[in-house]
Amino acid sequence: MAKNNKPQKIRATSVNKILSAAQDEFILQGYKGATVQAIADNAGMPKANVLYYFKSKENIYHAVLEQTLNMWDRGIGDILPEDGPKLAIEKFIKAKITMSFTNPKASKIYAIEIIQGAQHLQDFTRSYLHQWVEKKAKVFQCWIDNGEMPPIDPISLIFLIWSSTQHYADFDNQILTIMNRTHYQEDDITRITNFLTDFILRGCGLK
Amino acid sequence: MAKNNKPQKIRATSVNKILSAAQDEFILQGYKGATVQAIADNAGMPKANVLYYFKSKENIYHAVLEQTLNMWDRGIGDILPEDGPKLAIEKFIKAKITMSFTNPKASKIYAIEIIQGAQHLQDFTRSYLHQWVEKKAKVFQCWIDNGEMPPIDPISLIFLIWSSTQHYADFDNQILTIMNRTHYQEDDITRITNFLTDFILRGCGLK
DNA sequence: GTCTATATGCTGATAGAC
DNA sequence: GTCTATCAGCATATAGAC
Repeated sequence: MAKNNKPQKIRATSVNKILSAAQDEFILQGYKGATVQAIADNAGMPKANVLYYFKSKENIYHAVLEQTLNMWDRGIGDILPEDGPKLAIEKFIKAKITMSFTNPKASKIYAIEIIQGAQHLQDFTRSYLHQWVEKKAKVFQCWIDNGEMPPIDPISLIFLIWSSTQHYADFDNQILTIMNRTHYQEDDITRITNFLTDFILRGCGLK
Repeated sequence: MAKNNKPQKIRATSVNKILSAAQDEFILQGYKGATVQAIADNAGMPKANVLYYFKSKENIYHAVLEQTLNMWDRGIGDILPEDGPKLAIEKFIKAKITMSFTNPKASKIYAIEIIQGAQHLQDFTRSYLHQWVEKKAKVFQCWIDNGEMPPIDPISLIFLIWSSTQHYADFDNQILTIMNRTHYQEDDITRITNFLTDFILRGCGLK
């Protein structure tokens, strides 16, 4: 039992259990469909405790979203001018794929939010994401102007890399069914990484 | 007023209004979050009428899904052996993009269903979709064996084409925000079609 | 911190007048 | 076919004993 743990420790443990359970419920049932009772059951504690730590269901959801965006931020990788186009694209693809396979749930929560109109995170796309894409597009444009890569529309390229990598997280159910599997294996991850890296570099005329 | 129309006509009109309103609601609010009242309001009729045509909310949802899958089926295009790899891929990309831009709502309903675990359409991926991919992968394999195209993993290629085209429907909110727009324009559609076609053919080593 | 009991509001669905 | 009134059930959230 955790009776003699520091209060802070109990709180942190409970909060993590709740957030993990809530993430699962929000993915499977949607915001409205997820009930505080179900979250509490999955977290292994009474409903009242859940509402003690987060005073409302909406607060729980916001906490899950915040966690997701932090993950997104850490996992998105970066596109550095000094890397040059080939290495930068390789790194970017690898970062996105790693995130898709290590934390598919974050990708799903994010995808559902955007598809449903980004009702809870308009600020994020409106400012942060917009700036991120603009900044990175400029890096690509420099490489193109310097003749380091052929003239590929940077924004379309970024969208293609996002979509083709995130697909393996968001649609894992469909992909696994089609491939007659229950889970991804280590093999799959390296195979898919190699495929996408080769394919996209070739598409960019860098191979 | 529609008083002297044939009964069949009234029914068909009402059913269509309901399905259209329901599609919007299910996308924005999810299955549980969508209320029969809201669907009725959007369809411009009393709640009781909605439940007169579809005896339950679940029936409405199934009708929306069925409509979506029919759209998917008609819009997926085909990959014909006689077309050869280059033309077949061009046609396939064009079909998927056309569907993404003419009916983004169908793509979204489908995406949410799959992301949430395909709870309402397991049969579809388990049998139909599985067979479709397997059949088309064999066509690609033939072309590869005949030396008509380089050895590109067909299944990974199909996933890449699906994801990169559907992305423009499912994530339209994000994309439009990043591009500082409110709607796609004709320009965008041809530009994106050209980009993806060129890029993917080059990725396949066919250009 | 934990848990039981309950207030309050909204939902899907039905009955029945018109 | 259309619409009003209403029921029964379940959800969030809170109050208060332990």
